[in-house]
Amino acid sequence: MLRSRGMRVTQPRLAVVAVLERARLAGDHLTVAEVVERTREILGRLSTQTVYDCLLAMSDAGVVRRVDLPGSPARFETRVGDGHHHHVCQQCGAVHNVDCSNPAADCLEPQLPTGATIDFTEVVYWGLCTRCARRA
Amino acid sequence: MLRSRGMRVTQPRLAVVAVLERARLAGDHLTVAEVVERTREILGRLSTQTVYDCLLAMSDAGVVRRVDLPGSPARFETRVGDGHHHHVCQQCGAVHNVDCSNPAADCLEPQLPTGATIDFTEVVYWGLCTRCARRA
DNA sequence: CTTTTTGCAAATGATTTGCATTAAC
DNA sequence: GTTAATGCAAATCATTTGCAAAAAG
Repeated sequence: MLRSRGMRVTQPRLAVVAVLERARLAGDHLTVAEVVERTREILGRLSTQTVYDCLLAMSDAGVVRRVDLPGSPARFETRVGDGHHHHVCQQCGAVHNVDCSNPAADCLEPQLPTGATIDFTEVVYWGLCTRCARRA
Repeated sequence: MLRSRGMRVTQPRLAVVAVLERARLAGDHLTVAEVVERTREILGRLSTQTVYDCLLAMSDAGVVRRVDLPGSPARFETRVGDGHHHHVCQQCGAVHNVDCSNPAADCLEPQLPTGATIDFTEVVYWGLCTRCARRA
């Protein structure tokens, strides 16, 4: 996965990918701090900056996707290329994946400035997660 | 506009609103630093923290809308309540308003977790602005 | 005259940068 | 052996916090 993209295969990179893959199964979107924490459980020692480097390199290579949500540091996930969106709980901050029947978001019929182009569309749904909605 | 929302009317607040209203006509989305700069042209002296305070208070009161876009500090605009979206140029970073025929984004048919709710939807279109697209 | 807002300083927190050391190829 | 990745320290940038002084109602 890394080598095929012309990236050197290093212990930190392998471990970071492993951590993100494991989080993917749980539906988690990890912050850099969380990735550092979990990767250290695998490797022992590891610098925060190396994790930044890994995530940056892998974002550029399209191996991971960076998700920026206001109010929290950047999060990373290995689900890439499927154009899925995110639901953020306004109460507890939980982030969940949202699949769309119409992932292109073309149905929104955006009235763009003449000549402007769209590469991709990011949609964030703000509301309450299952748990917080139940309590409200 | 401020008093009707139970907010005290102060010189800094009036000036900040004036700056944002002027920017609105030009379609600009100003960062805090830009608001500070332009408000100082009106008031002379003004602290950065006061502008933060003003913008926070007005965001809470629903007078202004805060727009968070990855890669740049928070931006503010007085267009609120109309659920419009934004187009961000990947080349030059320019932000433009995008009206939608279907502003609710309901047509996306999001597959939410059971019981989760949506308060509002934010859509960001990433691509090239008119000028950058022409040059490409 | 009471409460909110302002201004200043300092703290915080995420992220970036520079450079020597180390590891991958 | 070259080149790229790592580790560490320091810098940067946006934003928040605490508190005394000033202004609004």
